[in-house]
Amino acid sequence: MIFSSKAEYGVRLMVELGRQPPGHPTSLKAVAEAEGLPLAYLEQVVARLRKAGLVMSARGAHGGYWLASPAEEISMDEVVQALEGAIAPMECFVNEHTERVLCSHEPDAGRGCATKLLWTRVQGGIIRSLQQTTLADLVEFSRRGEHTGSPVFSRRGEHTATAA
Amino acid sequence: MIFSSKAEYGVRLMVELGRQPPGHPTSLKAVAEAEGLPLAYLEQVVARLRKAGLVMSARGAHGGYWLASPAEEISMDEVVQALEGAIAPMECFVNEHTERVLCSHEPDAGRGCATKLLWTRVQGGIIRSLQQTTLADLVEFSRRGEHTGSPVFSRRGEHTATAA
DNA sequence: CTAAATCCTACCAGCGCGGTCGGTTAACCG
DNA sequence: CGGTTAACCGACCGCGCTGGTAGGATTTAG
Repeated sequence: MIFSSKAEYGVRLMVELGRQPPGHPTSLKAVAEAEGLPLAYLEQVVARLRKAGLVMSARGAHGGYWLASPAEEISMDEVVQALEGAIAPMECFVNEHTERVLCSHEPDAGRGCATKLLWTRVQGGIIRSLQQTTLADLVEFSRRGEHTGSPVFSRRGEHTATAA
Repeated sequence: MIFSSKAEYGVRLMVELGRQPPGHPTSLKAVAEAEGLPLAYLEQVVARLRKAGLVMSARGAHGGYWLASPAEEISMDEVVQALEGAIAPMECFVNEHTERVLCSHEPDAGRGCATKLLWTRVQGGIIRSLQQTTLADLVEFSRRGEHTGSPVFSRRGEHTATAA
């Protein structure tokens, strides 16, 4: 699996918050029951979203969480990044290396990793997909859930410039 | 990390085979030494590639492995698939579901997983990236690196330009 | 004050990953 | 033939991460 359940739960949480009318907070308990997820674990998940500034919170009775921005302005790139950490296809990619990565197995002979070319393309593909989807897309999708599976796929023109 | 080191090692192995002149097999030992990888582990990795029909083998003295097809005809999609199994962003995606996935946490209320829309897009992004890259691309990339005699990443990670 | 909620830290079982080991079979070479 | 090389196979194993729990401390509405 590419993404862990942190991402799954976190995205669901965000969608759930996006479905709520603005103005009052939603408690984690309500979300946990609606989605059938363990409350205690959700706490850890939402903490990441909060630290990333994607949701805001109020403590105490009648407290809860709400989106820090309108769903239209939240790219799923930010959400997944907050939940999973940096999108890195491979070890070499973890930190924003300035230059000269040397991914441990790299031979000190002339050439560098040829694989890096591949992982770079894949990383680009993933990030583009995430950036092109907003939370509002998912909220809308969840609203007309019981309809026939309409072709919701690439709503932004076409396959973009993914280098054919 | 999105891909395990199986993918890393396997892709390197394929590149190494692609660099060899055709006609005679290359032993795993040679590959292991060239790339600095554990031989015993490489055996497991190459077994997957063989079972997928991407490489062929000859046993006995002077045996070894070679590409089953010309590098130009091998899409990295096939390679990664053979090494990592199906490209599935999430549990729900593991098997070729006809319809109605019901990913365990899916609420039996009206709507289906909104997250599925997201994971589908991501999966598409990954697979497209992989399909658009052939083994020959990587082989050529690795050759460019050694001809100049200088590191491949000479221009501040600008190699993404070659990716497009 | 009390209940409801966020917040925080520590802890734990299971499992997949990366890797090793020992052995068997097959082919070439002298 | 007999030795050597190298593919093939399956069992095993430590470690770290994932998914999840436990228990408490803090904040706030009523």
